This record gives sequence, C-alpha cells and structure tokens, in this order.
Amino acid sequence: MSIPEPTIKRLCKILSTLEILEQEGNSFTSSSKLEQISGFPSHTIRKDFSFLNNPGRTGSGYEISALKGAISQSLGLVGENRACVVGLGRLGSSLLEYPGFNNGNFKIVAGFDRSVNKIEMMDSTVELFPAYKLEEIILQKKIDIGIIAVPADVAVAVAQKMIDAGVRGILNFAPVRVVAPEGVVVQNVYAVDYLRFIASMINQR
Amino acid sequence: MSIPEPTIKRLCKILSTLEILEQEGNSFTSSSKLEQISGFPSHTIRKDFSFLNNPGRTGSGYEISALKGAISQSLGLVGENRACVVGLGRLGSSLLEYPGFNNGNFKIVAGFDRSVNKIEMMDSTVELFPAYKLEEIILQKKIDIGIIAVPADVAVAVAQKMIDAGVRGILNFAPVRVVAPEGVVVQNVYAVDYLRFIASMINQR
DNA sequence: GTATAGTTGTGAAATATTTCACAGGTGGAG
DNA sequence: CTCCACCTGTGAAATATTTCACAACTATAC
Repeated sequence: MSIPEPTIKRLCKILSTLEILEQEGNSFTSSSKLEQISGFPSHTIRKDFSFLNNPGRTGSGYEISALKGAISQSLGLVGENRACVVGLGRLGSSLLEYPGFNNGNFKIVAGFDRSVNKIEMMDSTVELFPAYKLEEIILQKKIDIGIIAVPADVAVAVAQKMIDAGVRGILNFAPVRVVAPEGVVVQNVYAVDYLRFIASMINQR
Repeated sequence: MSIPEPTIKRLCKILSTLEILEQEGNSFTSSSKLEQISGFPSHTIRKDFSFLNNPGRTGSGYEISALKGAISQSLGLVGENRACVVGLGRLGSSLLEYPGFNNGNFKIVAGFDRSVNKIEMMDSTVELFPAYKLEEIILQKKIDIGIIAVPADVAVAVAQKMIDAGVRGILNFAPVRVVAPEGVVVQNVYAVDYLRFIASMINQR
C-alpha cells in the first residue's frame, strides 16, 4: 500500500521535529505532544503512523529513535543521498554549509559556480568546480539530487543540464518554475509563493 | 464559498508563472499551456479558476493581465503587505533585495540584525535596525508579516516577539518549527524537508 | 459559410484524505 | 488490586479534492 502524498509531506516535517526533540534530550513522545509542536492534529498523526510498521506502544507513546527509524525506512530515506549545489551566491553558499543535511541522509558532494575566481577564493569543506564541469561531475560522483541557487535567467538551462546528466531530483530556489520529465522529481521553492499564501490566509479568512 | 487550500497554493504558483509569461511578452494563455509550464493538469487548473470570477473566454483562453487580477483579488492579495526580515546573514540579506517581492504586493520595509556593526556597514535600500527595536518598529511601521532568517537557537524567541508585536503571518527559514496561536499564519520553509520529500519520491515509487 | 482545431466552465462521478469513535493497552498512585 | 489519566491503532463515516465528460463558445483557414 503506497503512502499518500500529504502523509509523506507531514512525515518529512515530523522527522525534523523528532530530531529537535531528541536534541533537547527527550527520548519518548506522543501524538498529542507532536500535535502541539507540529500543528498537525493528533489523530492525523496517528493515522499517518499507521502506514509505518507499528512504531508506537499503546498507552505509553513512541520511542523517538525507533520512530525516526520507522519513518526513514518507510520513506526510503536510507543510505546516503548525494547532492550538489549550483550557484554559490549568498543563498547557495549558505546551503553548502547547512548543518541539517548531514542528519537527513544527505551529503553535499560538490558546489558549482560560473565564476572560476569565486571558486578559488571560497573556503569550503565541499569540493568546488567551475560550472562547465557540471555534467561531468554529476556523472562521476553519482549525484542524485541537484540544488539550484542561480539567478532566474540561467536556472532553466542549469536544470536541463542536470536532467541530461541523470539527476533524479531537483530542488530549485530560483524564481522560475522548473519543469522536468516523468521520473525526475522537482520541488520549486519560491519565497513569494509562500508570502502570497500567508497573505491570502490572513486576508481571506 | 471558500477556496480550498490546495487550490490556493496552486493559484499562488500559477500567479508567479503568469508573471513570467507576461515578462516574456505573452498576453494570452490557456489551461493547457499552463499545464505544460506548471505541471498541474489542465482540468485541475480550470476547476481552480472556477473559484474566480469567470476570468477566461470560452474558445480563446485567458488574458493574462485579467487573470492575474482575478487571482489576486480572489486571494485577497490587494494593497501593500508590509514585511520585515530578521537576521541579515547570507540568506536574510539576499531576501532583503529579492526583486520578486515588489510585484507580489509585498514590500520589505525593515531589516533587523543583532549586530549593530553589521547594520551600519551594510548598504541597503531597506531601512535597517538593531534587533532590540523589533517590536517597536513592527508596531510603528504596521508590519503584517515577519520573515525569520536567524540561526536556529534564536528563531523561536524572534517569532514570539513578532507575535507579541502583532504580526499576522510568519515565514520562517530557520531550521526550527515555529508554531503560533490561532490567527497567526506560519509557513516553515526548511530545505531538508524538501530534500527528504524528493528522496522519498525517488526511492519509493 | 463550413469545417476544424482549439478552448472554457462545470455538474456529476470517482478518489483521496481527514476525522471520528472506540476497543484495548500502559503505568503510576493510593 | 483498583482506579485514573493517558496512550495507540484502526475500521468506518464524513469530507474534501480531483478527475471526467461534454455542452457551448471562438478563431482561423479555405
């Protein structure tokens, strides 16, 4: 039985929440506590967890580390997903060193920028390359996921190169809608969309 | 009749798409063209538009500027929504000058940072303030929406100050889940969540 | 004028998702 | 042991959303 998409999205967010809870020193939690923190109703959370392999204990709640494992496993978040960041401006360079990626089974294995000068000047733990090597390095390093942080006018071209080189997912921060063929998963994260959603919820209801 | 939430989210994205189309010189479009660009099925798009005030013309499609107007109006995206950015690191400073906000009825009217030094050194068209003035300026400038771009450990405190000062919406980029009381709309944008979603779609299906 | 290819708008049907309600389990206090 | 407060898991019911199908319209070409 496949997991519904809304459930997948919630589970991804709950996973982050669990990491925070764990860092704060908790080792158990419950659907009602998760409701308080995440905002999702507790019965929805329990229903979501019913797609996992019975991770909780009736009466006493969920052991956080077991729950994390169950979610990760059901979502296929295992092994190491290799990603790269293209465009090392302010946004891109902050993504390069984003600490949260490491927990989540992701590893940034390469950064790219058009400017050779910038690459040479930047100090990073991630290996950096000039943009023209994008396809070569994606193949060589077996990169699955491309993160786009370039200006709007080149984002589509970058996406196409990523697709040609065989990435299976794209996370796009450029203010352009990237559309990909069947088999490549795209998420466009455009700040204005979120602001509009917020404003419409504020103004309408 | 209130507009379903999935429809609102799609309309927000379609609005950005329309802006791009218009910039490219188009003045008409159709649900099937929008399907190609946005990825949403054309019948879903038409159904979504049925919540608007008959914006299209049978047989010939939609006039982009009229459609934009109809969407903006139905979503309550009118007037000028005033926002501020807190935290002027790499992410925050790039948001300050994000060109897309101006189109979308948003205006960044203030930036805040803990470091007085940074504020004095930074060159920006937006007025900058030290963080301790947050509540004062939100009240004074009648700011509706707060954008959080601070490190994780102070994000919750910043959110609380925003809420106390009366913002009605929060867009949070810090890797912490901000939860707000009824009446305040929050969107948490956490890159790892999107990567996880992408990875689970890749690995599972 | 006629044919053609394209288009919208929308009820109704089909699906998907959320909510409800509750049986049954747990752990601690007295 | 008994009570109580709290918990999970889940089938069934209630809602919400998407998809379908098609009548009706438009523009263009010939």
